[in-house]
Amino acid sequence: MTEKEEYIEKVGLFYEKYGLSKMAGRILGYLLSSETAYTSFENLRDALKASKGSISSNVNILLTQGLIIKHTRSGDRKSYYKTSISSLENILSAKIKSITEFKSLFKEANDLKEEKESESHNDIENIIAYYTFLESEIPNLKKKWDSQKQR
Amino acid sequence: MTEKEEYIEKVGLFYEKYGLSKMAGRILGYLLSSETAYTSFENLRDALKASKGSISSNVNILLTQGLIIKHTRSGDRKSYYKTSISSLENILSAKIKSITEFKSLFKEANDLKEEKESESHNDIENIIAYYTFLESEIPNLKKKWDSQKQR
DNA sequence: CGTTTAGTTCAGTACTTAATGAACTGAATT
DNA sequence: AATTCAGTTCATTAAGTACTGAACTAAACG
Repeated sequence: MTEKEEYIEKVGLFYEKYGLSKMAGRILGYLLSSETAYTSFENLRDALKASKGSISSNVNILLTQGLIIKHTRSGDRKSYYKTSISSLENILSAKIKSITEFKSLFKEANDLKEEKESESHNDIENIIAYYTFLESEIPNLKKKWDSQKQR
Repeated sequence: MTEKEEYIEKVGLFYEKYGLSKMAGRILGYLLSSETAYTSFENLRDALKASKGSISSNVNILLTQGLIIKHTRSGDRKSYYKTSISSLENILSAKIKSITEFKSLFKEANDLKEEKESESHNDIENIIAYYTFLESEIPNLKKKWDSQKQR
């Protein structure tokens, strides 16, 4: 197993751990470590030794998630793919989205409670406030980074 | 299905989506929406209509992840559980940890590349720098929140 | 316009993961 | 010391998910 193949497998397992399919992770790993700008469908199939069906469905999962970009040109029936740099930059924003979901679950729990002055009610109220604060602060971080990079 | 049961199921599905088991999510949902401070094992079993084995293993998963706390007292063989407020407050930090993992995968991809001056190499270099910046900034947010709360 | 080629869809299968239920451990009760 | 009860462990079963391969669709080629 080459170093690159080991790397691809590692990204596969990383992805699997986070609830996505291993094959989707492998594709991402291949594209991340690829020297060439664009990689063809056929290329992925050969490199990852997977069926057309599996490549097809997993490429489409990655496209839906915005993690990769598809490129085509007229006069060529093949499709080419590469990682989407901007989406990789926005992974944190995606994480924040899950915090928003968490926050609304907490809110809902508190709304269900009869006793609004209980200790647990107040504790959760506190966490909701903290997450609201975080949500308002995260965009500022991105701004700070962009201006810092400008210079 | 009562409102509370619907809520518990929703947390279960949320958890499943994020790669944990549905039952673990249900337990967390039950504890989050519980009026009482502590909930017994038996109570969970009755409310969630699950086997002892399933409750046992899922409670232990949540304990390992630090999302819930176990409480016992001598002279009582039962165990009681409640959500861990501090760990819920630290969910963002946990998310950041996954960003660190992502960053090291990017680093590794770039290290594997022969051509260090390519466009994709520079793009990923950029993202690594951004994530490094984020990691250094996140702790400041927590500090800012704590001092803001103090007043 | 028939053939070739690229990618999709989907049924079948293999694999993985979670839940059950029963046997077991160990602590509390009598 | 024997019994009862709370929770764990683990083999079996059930459910869910991903991969393959073959049939299909659609676009390019000659």
